[in-house]
Amino acid sequence: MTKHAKLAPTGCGECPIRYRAVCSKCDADELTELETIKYYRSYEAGQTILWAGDQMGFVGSVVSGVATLTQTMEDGRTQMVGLLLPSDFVGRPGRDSAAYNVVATSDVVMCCFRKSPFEDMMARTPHIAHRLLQMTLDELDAAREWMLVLGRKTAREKIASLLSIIARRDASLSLGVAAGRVVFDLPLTREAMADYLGLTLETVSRQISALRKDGVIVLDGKRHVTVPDMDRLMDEAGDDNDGGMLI
Amino acid sequence: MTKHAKLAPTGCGECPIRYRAVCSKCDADELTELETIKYYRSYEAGQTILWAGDQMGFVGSVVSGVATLTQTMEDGRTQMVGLLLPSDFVGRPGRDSAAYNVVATSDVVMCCFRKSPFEDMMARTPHIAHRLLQMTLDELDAAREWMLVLGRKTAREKIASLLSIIARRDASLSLGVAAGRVVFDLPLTREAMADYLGLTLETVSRQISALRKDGVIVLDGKRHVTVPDMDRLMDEAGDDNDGGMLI
DNA sequence: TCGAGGCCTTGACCCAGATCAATTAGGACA
DNA sequence: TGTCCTAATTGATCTGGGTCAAGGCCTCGA
Repeated sequence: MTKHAKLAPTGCGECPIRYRAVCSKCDADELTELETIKYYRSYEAGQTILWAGDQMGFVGSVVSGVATLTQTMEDGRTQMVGLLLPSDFVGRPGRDSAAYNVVATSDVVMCCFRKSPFEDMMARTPHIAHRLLQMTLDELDAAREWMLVLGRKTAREKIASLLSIIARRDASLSLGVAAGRVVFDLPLTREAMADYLGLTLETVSRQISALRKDGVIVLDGKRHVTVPDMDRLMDEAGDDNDGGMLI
Repeated sequence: MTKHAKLAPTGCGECPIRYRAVCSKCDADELTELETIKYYRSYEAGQTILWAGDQMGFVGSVVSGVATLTQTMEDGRTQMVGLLLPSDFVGRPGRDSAAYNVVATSDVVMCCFRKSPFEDMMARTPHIAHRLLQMTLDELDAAREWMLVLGRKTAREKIASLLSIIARRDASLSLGVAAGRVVFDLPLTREAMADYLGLTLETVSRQISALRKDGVIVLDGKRHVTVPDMDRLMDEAGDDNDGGMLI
């Protein structure tokens, strides 16, 4: 149960998501107030952070790791509806039960705020409310792009789309970029990718193999991916490739 | 070009969406200020309100009629990513070009606010910012439910889901409800439904016929629908039918 | 060193929904 | 009353991705 838990940041000053999370616009006083209602919490890979329908006593931000938001039908069909990366926000002010399952895909550290003090503070603090609006609008855009992927793309295009989303994100965090070449690790199992894309895991596996055979990606093991030519990958994804800049 | 345009409301006092739109929490003074930057505009059925990529000088609310938000790939595949009903908000503060095509599906009246004065006012007026956050969170929830439909439901379930969304909305506006019986007009062509659901129009047509043959719906003409048993329809949609109340 | 259990890959076959192609229904207008 | 036009239906056929099944390849623990 308790492995060596990743160290949580000790305060907002050293926080890795200080300038991207809900609190990014807060001034020193506001941060001080936030510190009084916040606490850190760690989850291991595979652990469920919240079950749909649960009462939730907190809202919060992902500090490190990756989590997923999923929806399930009675017969077990499941669809991922959100991919939570560091700085992403969990929970909805004004709602007290979780709408989706939230599952840690890797080890995750969350910065949690007790719900009702946070709501009070948000009502008084436009910096927080405004940033949350921005983030929610960004999520809505992402959800809409994803709807095009789910509704209209072929299996191969779906995989290429997912890879290019992950590649672009990692590139924006300035990991392995060099002359159009991008290197990253997949943070998802084949099954999770299938749930993301509305496919079966077999189809995911086949299409990844096909992209590898065609030289669009290079695999080292099952998770480590090199994209030799980002433009080629974007082409495969079927996206308007009109020079959408990294970042 | 100019048929007899539907009369726009003359002021916020008589506005049919006064208590549901972005302005719903505004007090009298705030409304007075809004009136100085707003104007009405009408569009005919079929007309494009905004093209993706266009500069947009306004944001605004749908007052009456139905419009769609769609995304298109170079080869013409299109996916609807939003269905705009009266009181829904169009445009994103802080962004100056449209991200999607916005098309009037029926005759539409919009209440438009000049963009930069609206942004200024929003920065000063928590009532507006807060309501916009609420509405955006609702849209995000709707988008996520839609993702489950697109990714994991069968064609028949997709159609049933769409019908029950429309039926529930109309029921909440208290049109023809009586003892589980709901009556409404489809605001979309078969093609628009296909774009909503990630299907072809032929499949839409076939599945509607199938639901009719099976007695799940009764059709009068091509657009007028009666649902004899709402629970039955919800079953067909594959949704958790644990008493989700109308509204 | 071996076995167990996850994860992943690959093959063979099948079917829901796409595609291609008529045909019909319902207005609008002359 | 016919004729044109667009939306919708229906049929025949094809195919991308699902389903079922059999291994392969790790890592971990004994």
